[in-house]
Order: sequence, then C-alpha cells, then structure tokens
Amino acid sequence: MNTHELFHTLHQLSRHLTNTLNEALKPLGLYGSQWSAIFVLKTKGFLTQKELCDYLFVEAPPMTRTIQRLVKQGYVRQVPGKDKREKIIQLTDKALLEYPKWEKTVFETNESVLKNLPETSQEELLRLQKSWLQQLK
Amino acid sequence: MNTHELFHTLHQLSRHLTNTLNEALKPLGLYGSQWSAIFVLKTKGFLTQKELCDYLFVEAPPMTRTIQRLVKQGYVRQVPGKDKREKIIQLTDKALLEYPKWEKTVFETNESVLKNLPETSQEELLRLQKSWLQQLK
DNA sequence: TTCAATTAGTTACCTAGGTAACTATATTCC
DNA sequence: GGAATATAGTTACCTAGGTAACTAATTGAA
Repeated sequence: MNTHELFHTLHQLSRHLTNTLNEALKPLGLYGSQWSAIFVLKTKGFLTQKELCDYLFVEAPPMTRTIQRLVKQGYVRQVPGKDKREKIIQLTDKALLEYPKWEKTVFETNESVLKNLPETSQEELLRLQKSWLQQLK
Repeated sequence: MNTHELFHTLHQLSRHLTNTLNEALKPLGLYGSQWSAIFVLKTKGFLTQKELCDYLFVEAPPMTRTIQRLVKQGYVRQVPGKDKREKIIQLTDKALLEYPKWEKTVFETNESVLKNLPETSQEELLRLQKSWLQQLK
C-alpha cells in the first residue's frame, strides 16, 4: 500500500476544499472557521466554548479567536454560565437572520465541488473516513 | 447526501494526521512541510522551487519559507539555474545521510495510524480521493 | 475548612498555507 | 533594439490551528 500517496492526496483535498469554501464565504464576510462554529451553534442551540471545542476537535485558543471575531461582528453572544469560568455561546438574531443565506452559499459550494463525484462514491468515501477517524480516537 | 459531514470528517482526518506526523518528526528536528519537500527532492533528484510548488500544489511563499529553513539546517542547497530567476534545489549529503532514519519514522507513523484500517479500505479510499482530486483540477 | 489540584478561558508565540505587492530576469512584439 | 508583458522568487501580512504559560473559578482531600 502506498501510504505516502494516501496521506498526500488527503492533505491536498482538504486544502483545496478549505480554500474553495473560504473563497465562497469571502463576499459574505465570513471565514470557514467561523462558519463551522456557526453551523454547530445553529444545530445545537447554545454551547459553552469548551463544548464547541470538543465538538469540533479544536483546541481552546483558536476557538477563542474565532468566537471573539464573531462577537465583534455581532453574530454571537457570550453569556456567563452558572459555573463562572464558563462562557455560554449563542447566535444573535442578526446571525439567525443571515443564516439561510450563509447555508445556501455553503451548500451550493459543497455541491459544486462534488458534482462530478458519483453519489455512491460520496457515500463510500464518507463511510471510510468515519470508520478511519473512529479508529484514531 | 450529507455533504457537511463529508467535509467535516475529511478536515478532521487531515488535521489529525498532520498533527501525528509533526509529533513524530519533532525529535528529528523536522516539520511535516519540510518532510514533504524532502520526500519529493529524494525521489526526483533536483527541482526548481517552482517545480516543487507545482508538484506539491503549494504557493510560492510558503515554499520559500520551508526551503530557507532547510537551507539553514544544512539539508538543502540552492543553485542558480541557467535562467537566473530560478533556484535549483537539491538535497545535501547531510540530508541523504539522515534520510533513511526520516523515512523509517514517517513510514512507521503512517503504518501506526492505518493499522486498524483494512488494506482494502485503504486502497478504496486512495482510489476515491484520487478520483475526486482529479475532477477538481 | 482550607489548601492543593483541576478546569475554562485567554494570551503569546509557533508552523502551515493563502493573497498582494514587490524585485529581478526572460520573453514577446512592435 | 527597446518597451511591454510574463515569470521566479521574496517580503509582508492574513487566517487556521497547535503548545506553553498564565488567570480565575471550582472541586477534592487532609
């Protein structure tokens, strides 16, 4: 098995998709890292920063930065938790208003990079990736 | 098809593997980006910086940094080309001497993260990734 | 109960990789 | 041949994400 090629193509795919997403989000004034946090917050309602980190498997410092940017743009609110160390994060009305446009853009971008990959391949790829990722944790 | 999950797991896999590789290379005094350049130089002999960029699908500025670090460590030499804008990059004897150890470390790291993923899955994954990547270019 | 250990979040600084703007050399076209 | 254009590489600066060291709050144990 050519493990080198496997890692190399995976790395390139990831970079390519990140770049494509960032380019699509640029006119909306968002970055990919912000979108990933927004997406989780939209589906989960509200979370502490720690929970957001755990969910996205990202360390705390980059998450602090992402959230501070979102706060500055008025898309996210930080509410102190019962445990006063915690900050509970939630989307603002402004964000909820913009959300459908963001989601549409991301969805269309995803579709466009997948349009030549058969549906069965997409599903097989997802299955293999999930299985691999699970074994790594 | 859940495109979001597909991109999310791909991104996480890529990050996880990058981190694992960097951790394994740390005691050798190398970073992953340096290894990827070294690997290409070892298999191709010598290349201009431009050719290295094209091969790794990386922009010129990060490649400049990677090479400058390798030059500083004495693992790489920059020779002016016939076209005086170009710099031809080649591994030094010092690098060639260390190479087997580096390769062994990387190989073992790759094996360790793949050990629970069946060979057939690995091959299928590589096939799907290559096919997808090809369609994106 | 008080003092040590743990935890949530921040700050500072590192690598990876991207764009924009620049320099210096090559190429093209009149 | 000389001016415009293209190309290789560098520099400056941006985001993404990592570790180490720190603060403040909480938990646990003597």
